[in-house]
Amino acid sequence: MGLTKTEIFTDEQNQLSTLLKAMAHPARIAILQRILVSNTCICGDLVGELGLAQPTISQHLKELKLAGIIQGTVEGVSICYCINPKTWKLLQDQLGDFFALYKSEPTCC
Amino acid sequence: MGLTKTEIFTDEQNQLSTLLKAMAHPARIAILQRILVSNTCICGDLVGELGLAQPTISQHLKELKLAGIIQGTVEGVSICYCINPKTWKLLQDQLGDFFALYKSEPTCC
DNA sequence: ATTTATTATCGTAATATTGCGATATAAAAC
DNA sequence: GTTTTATATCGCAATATTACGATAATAAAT
Repeated sequence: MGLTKTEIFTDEQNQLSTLLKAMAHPARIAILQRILVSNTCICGDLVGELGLAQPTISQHLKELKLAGIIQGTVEGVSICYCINPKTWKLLQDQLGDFFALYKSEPTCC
Repeated sequence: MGLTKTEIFTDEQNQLSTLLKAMAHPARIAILQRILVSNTCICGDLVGELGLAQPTISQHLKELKLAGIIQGTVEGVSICYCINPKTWKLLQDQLGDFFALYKSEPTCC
């Protein structure tokens, strides 16, 4: 095995877990924070700022892009990565639904 | 390799990514939804409801517990798992901070 | 004490992730 | 056309994850 049984779960459950998985790495959190803060992003900057090699960062960006969380457009020599507003809203909504299920402190344990 | 370079990142980045990682599986999303909805949870119920074997579910519960997202108390023969309010609030706050960084549609791409 | 019911752990196979050096690609600068 | 600059891809080694059968552990019920 070693592969998730996605067919057992709902599309929403699979989608949310895929998005969370894409974010579930400190480097990718850092990259997203960087993009969010500066509303623009170039991969080269990250290579200097985070302590990871260029191929590693490129790979993390690729994963975020594959999940649809960021999008990249060619900008001369470099590439401008930024948030994909559609996916970002989707994620925010799905997390909102998820957290809305919580009704304060549980009474059982 | 194959292991994350946590020492490069801030405690917050590591903590958030750890929590997200614990949630980043459709089975664990489903388990959490089930716990959130019914405010109580017994592992046995899940074995019937999700289409996964008992050891697999037990392992997923263990991971959620290890991350501090749920807590379990012995309840006779079975175990009552429920949300850990402290961690839940922490996660909610950290995600709140994270999403607060986003300033509507980006203007660059 | 033995059976029954519920959850946990062990061991293992298949697959995925992380990180990086080496190398490729692409476009601007000279 | 060659060099420079920026990013992507390949290939690999180390480690992690996913799933489950077999088995252990625990506590109530008989």
